[in-house]
Amino acid sequence: MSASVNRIKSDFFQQDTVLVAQKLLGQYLVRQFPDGRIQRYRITETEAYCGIEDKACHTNKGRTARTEVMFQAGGKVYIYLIYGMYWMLNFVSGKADEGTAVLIRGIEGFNGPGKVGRELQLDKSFYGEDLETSTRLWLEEGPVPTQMEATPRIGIAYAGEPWISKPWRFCCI
DNA sequence: AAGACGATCCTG
DNA sequence: AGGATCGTCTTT
Repeated sequence: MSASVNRIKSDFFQQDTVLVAQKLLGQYLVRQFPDGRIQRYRITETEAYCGIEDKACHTNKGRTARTEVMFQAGGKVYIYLIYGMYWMLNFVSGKADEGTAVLIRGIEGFNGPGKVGRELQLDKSFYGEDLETSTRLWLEEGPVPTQMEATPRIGIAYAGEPWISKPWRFCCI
């Protein structure tokens, strides 16, 4: 019952993006809702978006208002609305100016990035949230999963080869 | 100013 | 297979 919790700090996110995506599996994504309720969800599925060279990565199109936070050092939230309906939760990774991030595609009980955003009641106000200091969204160390698998990423056919084939989606088995 | 479209999900 | 639904980026 230590009062200080094993919150994951910024330096964790500032590692190589693929490594961060892998190591996020099994960790607790913690949300404090507006009513004060705190809920912990283990991360079950992630995808690495590897910077300006990666045609599937949003920073490939350049530095814009939307992608600005992705060019900061790892440890911030990158969130955006897709299909007018779903908030996609990402954690900025790597060093400043790399333009990399990890998409959270699944948490225990909720598979699919749209469902993650909905369950956690996320919105644009989380853009740029600092995961090391936030009181409403952060990560805590969880048990390392026994097995994981790597597959190509979902929904990025437009990116073409070789990006479409990179095994940068990671799931707990 | 207008148009195109997306790292999705649900229904039929 | 197709519709929901809107912010962002591109084109005019």
